[in-house]
Formats: sequence, C-alpha cells, structure tokens
Amino acid sequence: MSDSDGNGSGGVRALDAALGLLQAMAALPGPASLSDIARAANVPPSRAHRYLASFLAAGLAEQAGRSGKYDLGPGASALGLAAIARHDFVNRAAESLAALCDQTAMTGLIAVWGTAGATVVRWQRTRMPVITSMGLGTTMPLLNSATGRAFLAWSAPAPILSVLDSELRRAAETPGLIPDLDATPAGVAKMKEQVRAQGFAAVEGRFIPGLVAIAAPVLDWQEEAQAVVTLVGTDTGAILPGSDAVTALQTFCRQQSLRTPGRR
Amino acid sequence: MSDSDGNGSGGVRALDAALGLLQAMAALPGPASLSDIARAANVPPSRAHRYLASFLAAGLAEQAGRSGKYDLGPGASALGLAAIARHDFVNRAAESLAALCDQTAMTGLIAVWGTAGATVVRWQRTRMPVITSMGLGTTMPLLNSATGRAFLAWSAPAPILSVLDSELRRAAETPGLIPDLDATPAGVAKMKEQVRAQGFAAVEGRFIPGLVAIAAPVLDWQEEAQAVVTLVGTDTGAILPGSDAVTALQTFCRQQSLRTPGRR
DNA sequence: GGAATTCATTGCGCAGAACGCAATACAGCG
DNA sequence: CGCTGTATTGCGTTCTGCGCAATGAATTCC
Repeated sequence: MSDSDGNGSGGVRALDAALGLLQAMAALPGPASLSDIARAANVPPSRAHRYLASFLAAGLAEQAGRSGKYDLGPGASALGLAAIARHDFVNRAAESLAALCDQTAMTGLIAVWGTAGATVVRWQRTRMPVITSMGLGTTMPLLNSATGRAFLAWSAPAPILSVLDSELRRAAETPGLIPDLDATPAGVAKMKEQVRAQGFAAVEGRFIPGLVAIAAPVLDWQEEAQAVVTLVGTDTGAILPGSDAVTALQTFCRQQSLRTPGRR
Repeated sequence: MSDSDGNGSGGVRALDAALGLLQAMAALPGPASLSDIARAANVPPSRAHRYLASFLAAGLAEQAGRSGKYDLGPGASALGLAAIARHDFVNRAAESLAALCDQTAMTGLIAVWGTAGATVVRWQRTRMPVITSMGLGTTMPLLNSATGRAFLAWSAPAPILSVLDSELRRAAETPGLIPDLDATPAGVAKMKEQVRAQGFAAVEGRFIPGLVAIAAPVLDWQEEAQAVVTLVGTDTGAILPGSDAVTALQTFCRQQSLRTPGRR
C-alpha cells in the first residue's frame, strides 16, 4: 500500500530507499533529527538509522554534537561540486578551445545566451593580432554577427524574441546596415533556414570590418544551442563550407554537444 | 576475499559499496563507462550496474546517449548545493555579499574548493553587464584569476597540487598567457608569498580582459581558505592596496571568518 | 562483408544480509 | 524519582541482492 511510490527502478531496492532518504535530507531546510528524516522519507526510523550510519561512514552525512541531529556532510558538497563542474560545459569547452584555435590559427570565443543577448564568456587569442574592442561580457548582435546568427538559428524563439525585435527595428531604421539580410521576419526566417541547412553561421566583415567569423552551436539534447563557439580570423576562405576551419569548428561543437547535459 | 577493507561502518553493507561507487564516479575526471567505474570502485560490473540503475532512478547519475557512459546527474548537483548551503556559511555570506557589492559597486562571487578546482557557488551581480554565464559551477583557473590565486595562497598544498600541476604545464606551453607570473614552482611560490603578504589577490584583465578582480579568503581556524570572496569590476584603481574596495573586501572576509562553523 | 571482441544488460538460484520488532540507553523534565 | 522523548542495537526470519553466465548489441578488425 503505501502509495504510488512504487516505481520499479530496477535497481537495488535498499539503495533506492536510502537515496530517497538522502534526498529527503537535502530537501529539509536544515539539520534534522533522525525521526524527522525518517518521517520525511517515509521510512521506519530503524532503517533510517542504518542508512544514516552508512552515509556517515561515507562522509555524505554528519551528525552534529553528541546525540544530535543529522545533516549533509562534506562528502555531499564534494560530490555536488564534482557534478556541477562536470555539467559546466563552458569550462570543458574552454579547455579544448585553445587546441581548436591553435589548429585553425584563428581567435576563438564561446558565447552563451544571457539576459542581454549572446554574451561572450571565453575567448582565446592566437598569435594573430586580431584587434577588437570586445572582451568578456560583450554581447554580440543577433543579426550581423556570426555568433548571434548561430543563436538565432538554434535557439527556441521565445527567449530571443525581444532582442530580435529591437534589432529588427534598428535594422529597419538603417537600411544597408546588414547588406546580406532582408530585415523582415520573412528575411530572418530565410536566413535562419540557410544557417541551419549549412550547419554554421558565417559573416565576413560585417560586425567587424576586415574580419571574418564562423560560428556553430553546442547543442543540448533538445537540439537547442546551449552555447555558440565562434572562430574569428582574416582569411576569407575560412568561411566557406568545407574549409578546414569550418570542419574543425563543427567537429569541436559536435564533441562538446555530446557531453552536454541537458538541464541544470 | 576479505581484503583489508574491513568494514567498520556499521551501516548497510550494500549501501557502503554503492556510495563508494558514487564517490569513485565523482573522483573520475568525467563520464566513464560502466566497466571503468566498476574498476575504479573495485566492484564487479554486474553489481555496479545495479547500483547505477538506482542512481539513475534517483537522478544522482545520468547515462549519456543510449548505451553510453555514465556520469553524475543533476540530482548530485542539487544534493551538493543543499549541502553547501547547509553546513556552510555560504548562505550567510551571500546575504551580506549583496551589501558588499552595493557598497563597492562591483560584482561579487563566492567560490569554494571542489575536486575540479575553485568552484563558484554564489554570485551577486550589480549593474555591470558582465559575466552572465559565469555562475554556479564555473571553475576558475588557479593561476590567472584572482579567485584561484587566493586559493593558491591560503590552501593546503596537497589538494590543489594536481590542478596546479596541470595549469603550470599549460602555462609553460603558452608563454605569455600569464604575463605577470613566472610559470615555475619558484615563481608560484613567490606569487603566493606576495599575495599572502598583501592580504588579497588581484588581477587586472587577466582572466577576463577589461575587468579587474580582487579576492580574499574566508579562513577557518586552521588559517586555510574555506572559501574565497572575489569582487569584479572595471575600475583599475580598485585593485590597489588600501582602496575602498580592498578594505571593504577584507573587512567582509574577516567578519565571515569569525563565524566559522564551530562544528567539531 | 563477415567474424570476433568488448561492451552493457539481465535471469536465476542460493546464501547471506537487511528488515521489523522490541528492548536498551540516555537525556531532559515534571 | 519516574516519565517521556529521543537514538541506538539485538535477534530471528525472510526476502533480496549477489555472482555467474548467457544474451544482445555495437564496434573493430581482418
């Protein structure tokens, strides 16, 4: 009886119960007595005590004072930090980014979608004296940067809508700002389609005169961009489909995508 | 076999083994195959599979793809965050952090030492439009971030050794990556000394071009860093010893150090 | 293209382990 | 001094997890 809880996880029964208790501990606001934890986890106190003894031994839990309450221990922190670090694709991508930049001799940057738009969070210079005014935290334009276009093509429409609106409005006010784009919803849709079909976004000298850029997304399991990796250089040939730079970039993003967790 | 493992935990045997496997997963650098995990935990693969099934059901682990590798899941992150928030001063400090950020008009963040390195656990933005994605879980570099340097200066050598090694190696491969540091053990020792003498670590535009940062430790009773508080801003003057920001940061850290959890 | 190796995954039966119950120990408190 | 509230622990029963080995599947190698 007892409840709908009966999920057949297929694993170890005792372990399921124990983990439920662990999560119950995590859900509680603070240190709690054994009975409270047992009640919260819907487990008899004696069992809870056994489980807690194991958690104690593993460092996942600690008991305060003498005959006191239990709470999560340093092992839980360490475990969580390991999990968090693992889920942070920015760091991992950043590590490999240096190699990618070396390989292509281009400057690389990683951007994520922040509240203000596509935000640069890492960048890796090479020997190439690419002189730009952008740094970490720069938000890239949605319509006339490779980075922005990649987000446009691989993001859910909702989050980027407001930014898209304002950029479209600005583009409409200044015709010729974006030569290769029809600044209408239809034109945007067409561009989006083209970018997706191509597998990457490219601009030449649009956002920064004299420089070319290619950008590809790091996708999560929902096929949405969690981040965009961009390569910036001066060689016009690098932006053509099939070029070494494009191939390297896409390989890189595919690798990162595989390791990307979905949720946070 | 009765290896020397002699239990002594007094808890549930299967749970002990399972938790050992969980910690083995955490210790591994990234996603791993079942066999690898089983080997690392010194557990037969079939048992490992049962345990992992339970971890999977509990959300503590995730398997990538279909027949893919296992790694820690979102539940592990949540657990760790709960643990950190719990037995830690982080919450308390986080409340005061807002005030500190207001006072100095800088972005603040709190980092703790995880297995992967200095891991950001809280951050408080001000109006500075930066670092949108540097958030929970970002691991900071040891050598070229103020946060990392503060850990370097006030941590026991052992835990950070591996990270230090790899960063030194990378720094040696890329001269000029860290302009103000001699990437040798001697150079590190010197920097460490200087940071300790100064009472805080500072970088200007190193980890994040265009931004400056200062970091000071929250010490425990062993004079080791429990956490590091970092302020990030754009004003170059803020990183000078004796500046308002530095003073405020140090006062803040001293206060937090006093409140070290008197657990024992 | 076929075969062999290396994985992850899963039945099955037995032994050992965990569970429930209830007794114990200990603290605070009337 | 006894009562009530904890946490903790024996003990016997039975249920469950474990080892072994077969299966399925994917990748590699020839």
